Amino acid sequence: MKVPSAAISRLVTYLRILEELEAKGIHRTSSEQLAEEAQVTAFQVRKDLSYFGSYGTRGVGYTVPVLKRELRHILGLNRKWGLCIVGMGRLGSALADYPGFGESFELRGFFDVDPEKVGRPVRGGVIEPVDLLPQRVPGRIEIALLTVPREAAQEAADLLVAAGIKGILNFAPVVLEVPKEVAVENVDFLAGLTRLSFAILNPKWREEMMG
Amino acid sequence: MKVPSAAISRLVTYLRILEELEAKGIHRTSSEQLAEEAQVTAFQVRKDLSYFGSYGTRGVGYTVPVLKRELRHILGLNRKWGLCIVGMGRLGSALADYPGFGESFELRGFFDVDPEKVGRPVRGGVIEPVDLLPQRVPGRIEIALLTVPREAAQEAADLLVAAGIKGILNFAPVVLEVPKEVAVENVDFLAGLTRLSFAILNPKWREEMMG
DNA sequence: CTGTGTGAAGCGCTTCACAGCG
DNA sequence: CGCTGTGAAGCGCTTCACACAG
Repeated sequence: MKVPSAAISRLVTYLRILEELEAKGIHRTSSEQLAEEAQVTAFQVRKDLSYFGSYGTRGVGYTVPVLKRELRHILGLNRKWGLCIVGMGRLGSALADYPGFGESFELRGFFDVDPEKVGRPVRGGVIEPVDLLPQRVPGRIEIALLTVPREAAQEAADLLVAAGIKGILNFAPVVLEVPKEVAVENVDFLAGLTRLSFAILNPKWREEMMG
Repeated sequence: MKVPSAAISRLVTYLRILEELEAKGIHRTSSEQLAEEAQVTAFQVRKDLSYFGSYGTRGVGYTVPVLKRELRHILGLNRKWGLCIVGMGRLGSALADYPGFGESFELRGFFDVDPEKVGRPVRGGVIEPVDLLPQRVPGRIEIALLTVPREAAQEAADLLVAAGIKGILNFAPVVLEVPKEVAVENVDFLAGLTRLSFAILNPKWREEMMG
């Protein structure tokens, strides 16, 4: 069966909702309730889950902790993943301070080319030169947060790929070229801003979009 | 004609590529070249553009400055948009320092509920209490960067909507409820991280995704 | 009788082949 | 003759209706 990749990102949302329900002490839920919280249809929720298995009880619904565990399993969040930050400028430093990576992700490396920055302590470690990537990545770090300037992004990505990285969260406004085994997700702020097209798009075309 | 919203985000990429070409002194380009840089097909490039008009010359290609101007026009980037940051924690402060908003976006407001933070100067202004949103937004601020904790996000969004905001870049891991006229784009880090599903997804399902 | 799980229909985005214009 | 612009085909995601299990 072919799984739509959009379904995966919705799974993440469902998982978050389940965690909120659990925190509220709610033990049982339904596709209807999950749908409302996630702002999708109940059909969509059930279909998304059905790609991976049957986790509910007909006539009853879903047990919150059970579905939560299954989703964590599916999403690969039942283990710890190592992260590193490449580029310790403003954004990289802010991310190093970010407390919200959760229990499935751990910052394990901080890299920069600038000798001025190398050696500086950051929360959870010390900034190291990018030359050390090949020693630091294998077996320890799976995902990189790439927060270097646009011009340096492709070169840094090449280093990461050579070091054996599995995925890159790219904050730079470029389309990176990497082997297809390496996953890249673009999270550029400006791209995000302009994805707010409904708000800023030339009015001449706005209604055609909305239609 | 109905415009796929995915086409819009690609337009942003094409625009960035055109700016790079212009910086390199290249005056003429083709759907082929744009496609290669954007990592899509030339068919896709031409179709995306065709939703909005005809900007090239058959048998020749596209003139870089012309297409650039047209794309800026379509995307509504030929004017200045006012931004504000709501929630001046680590992420909000990092964004306030972010130099890359370009000429179409200008930070015009910084808000927080914490009286400790109110009054503190930041690059380009001073932190104000959220109560002032209704006075500050109308006619000056169209888009908000929402960087408050998850629990506070919906309430802050309600304030912004009441103040007349047009779009919200939501950095909190929640699905916001807003009127449909207000555009919301979710840019939560963890959502981004887990969108790297190809890298972390349970191997049991990975190949079904890739297929 | 209730709410899940799913094959099939519907629909929108992408791909394509080629018409059209310079 | 070259490259754009586009109607139509192809394909994948979403929606739906209903069978089915509890």
